[in-house]
Amino acid sequence: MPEGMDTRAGAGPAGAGRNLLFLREEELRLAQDLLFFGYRDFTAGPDAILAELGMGRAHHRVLHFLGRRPGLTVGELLGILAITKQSLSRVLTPLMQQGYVAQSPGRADRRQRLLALTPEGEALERRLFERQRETVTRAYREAGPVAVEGFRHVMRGLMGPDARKALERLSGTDRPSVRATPPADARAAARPAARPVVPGKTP
Amino acid sequence: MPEGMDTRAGAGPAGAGRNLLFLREEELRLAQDLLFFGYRDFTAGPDAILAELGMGRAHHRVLHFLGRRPGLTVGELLGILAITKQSLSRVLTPLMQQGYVAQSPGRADRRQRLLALTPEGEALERRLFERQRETVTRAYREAGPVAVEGFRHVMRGLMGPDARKALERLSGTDRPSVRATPPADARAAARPAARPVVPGKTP
DNA sequence: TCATTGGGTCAGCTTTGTTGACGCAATCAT
DNA sequence: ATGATTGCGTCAACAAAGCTGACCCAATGA
Repeated sequence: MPEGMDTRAGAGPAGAGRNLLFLREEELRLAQDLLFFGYRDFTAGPDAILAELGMGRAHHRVLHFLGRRPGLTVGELLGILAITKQSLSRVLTPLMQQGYVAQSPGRADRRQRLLALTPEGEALERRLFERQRETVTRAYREAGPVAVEGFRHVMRGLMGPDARKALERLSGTDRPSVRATPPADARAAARPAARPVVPGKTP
Repeated sequence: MPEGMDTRAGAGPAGAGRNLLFLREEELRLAQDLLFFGYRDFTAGPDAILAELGMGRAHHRVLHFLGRRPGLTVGELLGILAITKQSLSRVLTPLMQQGYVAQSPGRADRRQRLLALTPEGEALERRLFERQRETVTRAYREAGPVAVEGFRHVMRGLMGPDARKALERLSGTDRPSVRATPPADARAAARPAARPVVPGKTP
């Protein structure tokens, strides 16, 4: 992995070992930069739209995940976002009051609330998505399919076990809103995450 | 690969072209997920350390960029972070008071403040870096050199022109803390960015 | 029947961003 | 040399989105 990839920074004075060490470190610092700038600009588009509507990034996340998985319960959503009930509430309640998100009682367990986008919610989510799509599509096209594959691989690698599981459930093949195998282990897996495992602050 | 995955909310019926379209969309939505989870876990490590010290992510960013480019002026730093003077101030002032960052008057222009890490600042930045290094190194190793190259390419592609320029200046070949070609065009380029071009909120 | 679970809510605190308005010193242009 | 501009600092007030702790209700399930 070391040799070819680099070319980076001139490194200046150096013995061989020093150089290797330096290159690796520079590589990692570059990764930090890339994630900072990249993520920032990735979110900039939707942020602008949201601001006009008096919403923020947190609203977008809810819309996004409900768009991906209509029928998520409140608890599952909490597990995905890894925030507290109260934090979610402050964003979810307005979204429901303004008619972007609708609730329905769970069929298996009537304590649960199944969340889904209303047509207005879908429209807004769509709009935010399209804006972000421009950014990502451009990046993907500039980079090419092989790079995209690599990008995915690395991003997945940055994630901890919980996030990987959450991602699996989100992008898994079993598309149905309320999956065929709904509670069995899915609930068991989601439950511990309800009180976020990683206390994480997430810009 | 097409048929199983659909079921999407409104999607409903589908012809061939529709399906292609869907695949692209699923790819992009996956990218959104990856960036959300990936970035979150990427920052989780340092966040934990910082919390113990009563600091936040904003402090880390300052330490990081000063670590990369000792001798940055306040204005340049503002341009990189794309936040307001006041926001930076609230984080920079404590960092100086607690002895992590030192100022020195600019030599060419004595109005400027050249910022640099003190030894304590370097130590802290190092600690944060090492923590993050674990995360990134693991991801890089799991993914392999080709993927890393792709990752970089895509991340760069997500960035707007301003961020690309900032990144160039940061990772550029001219390593010296206070570069040999300091003011000439560097200042000219940095200046317009001083009042952030993108109003951006940046988690 | 009664403890547990899923969900909601009140109240208060923190971090990190934002505006707007000034003040001071150094630089630059007329 | 004077006056405008620029680089930096600071006061004040506000907003978004996290957090904790304390309670409450209704549905489940042992």
